[in-house]
Amino acid sequence: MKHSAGLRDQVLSTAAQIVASDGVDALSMREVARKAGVSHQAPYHYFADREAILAAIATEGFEILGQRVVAALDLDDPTCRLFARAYVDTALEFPGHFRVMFQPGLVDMHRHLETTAASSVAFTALLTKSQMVGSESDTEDDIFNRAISMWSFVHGLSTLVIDGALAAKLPDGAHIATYIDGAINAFVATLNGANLPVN
Amino acid sequence: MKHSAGLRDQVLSTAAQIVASDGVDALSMREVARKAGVSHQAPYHYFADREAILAAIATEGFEILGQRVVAALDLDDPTCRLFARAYVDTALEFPGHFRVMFQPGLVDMHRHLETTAASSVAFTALLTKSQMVGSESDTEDDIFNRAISMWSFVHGLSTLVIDGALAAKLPDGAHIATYIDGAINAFVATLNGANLPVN
DNA sequence: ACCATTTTCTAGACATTGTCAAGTTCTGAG
DNA sequence: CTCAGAACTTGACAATGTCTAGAAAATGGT
Repeated sequence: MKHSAGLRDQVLSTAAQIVASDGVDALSMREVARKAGVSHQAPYHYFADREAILAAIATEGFEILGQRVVAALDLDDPTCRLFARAYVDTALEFPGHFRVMFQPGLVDMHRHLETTAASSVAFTALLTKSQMVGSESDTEDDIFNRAISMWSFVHGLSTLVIDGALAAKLPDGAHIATYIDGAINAFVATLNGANLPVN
Repeated sequence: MKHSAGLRDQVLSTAAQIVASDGVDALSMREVARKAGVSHQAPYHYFADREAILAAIATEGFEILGQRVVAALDLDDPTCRLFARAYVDTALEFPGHFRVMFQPGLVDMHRHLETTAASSVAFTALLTKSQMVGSESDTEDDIFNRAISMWSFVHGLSTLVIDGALAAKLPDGAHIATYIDGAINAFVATLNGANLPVN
């Protein structure tokens, strides 16, 4: 409709909306063009192909995630609970973006370096947090392993919630938010407790 | 080629192979029919639609995962390390199945109850393990929350490895298996340590 | 003001896909 | 042998990604 105000942004936002509401498979070039009121080829002027749109959405998502977790670094958060929440909450707030960011085969990171770059901000913050939560005697590997552990946890939880796999296993009528909190508490409590007496 | 030996199995195994090697998007009815040497409509005699094939793959995957984690319950595994490995190893061994099992929008669980049923075996084993690793004073919620925490971790780690997101963050030339072990150790060590002094 | 160039978008075409509808061949029970 | 159902083929249709050609609109130098 509003060609004037940048068709690129039009396309991008309607694409993100489609992905969020109807899933990534529902995103078609022609549909987004239709919703934007332009010809089916107009988006191609800004995006080389379907993957380029997805890459742009992923980049946007990584930028948002990066901001959130970096902001969480400044909080008084010795247990990592707020850090974990920042990750999970972002995923829940932008499920469409999140899926595009991490669903395999959608975006070839080798061909979309700007997406990779955007993702590294969040990962660096993760490493920083892992260091903050550890002890001074931690080796690089300790820090790295704990970072991966943390990442696996928050990422897995986000995934399970977004995909509905967790909700499917919950008692009837249960608040899912309660269980998210519970799982995060169960996880972060351990991070503080025993510090990696490996094996 | 071998119509004789059950086209249904033919279709299913070639479909699983396509998903494993080229991703779920590469799976098309016509391609699998072509690879099986039959007409493009032949698979429809055994599978109502594309989703039905995916549901069958997911069911198969959940059955395998269920077997593995149930078997892991019998091991001497106080730290949960072997249990976690059973989950992650299965995911790495059957990445195609795993993706189909958990990628949203592929299989509508409400319409494929046999898939849901197959998935519940693994989940029950998870709850059992969560109980085994805890203390006697644990409430149901404690057990449930820890189960979700464990699930989130192994699921997230599996996802990150399968999708290549973890490998992308690793130092050059690093063994990814080492880091998988490290992350699992980092996680399970904590499960044994502090037992949920929540916040 | 004019015209050329670049940007922005449209139109048409093609191969590929999922799936419906209708046919064909095979197979085994009576 | 017959013939009903299973197992499969053939043909068609709409939708999609993307290629190629173009049209129209903005832009800018003279």
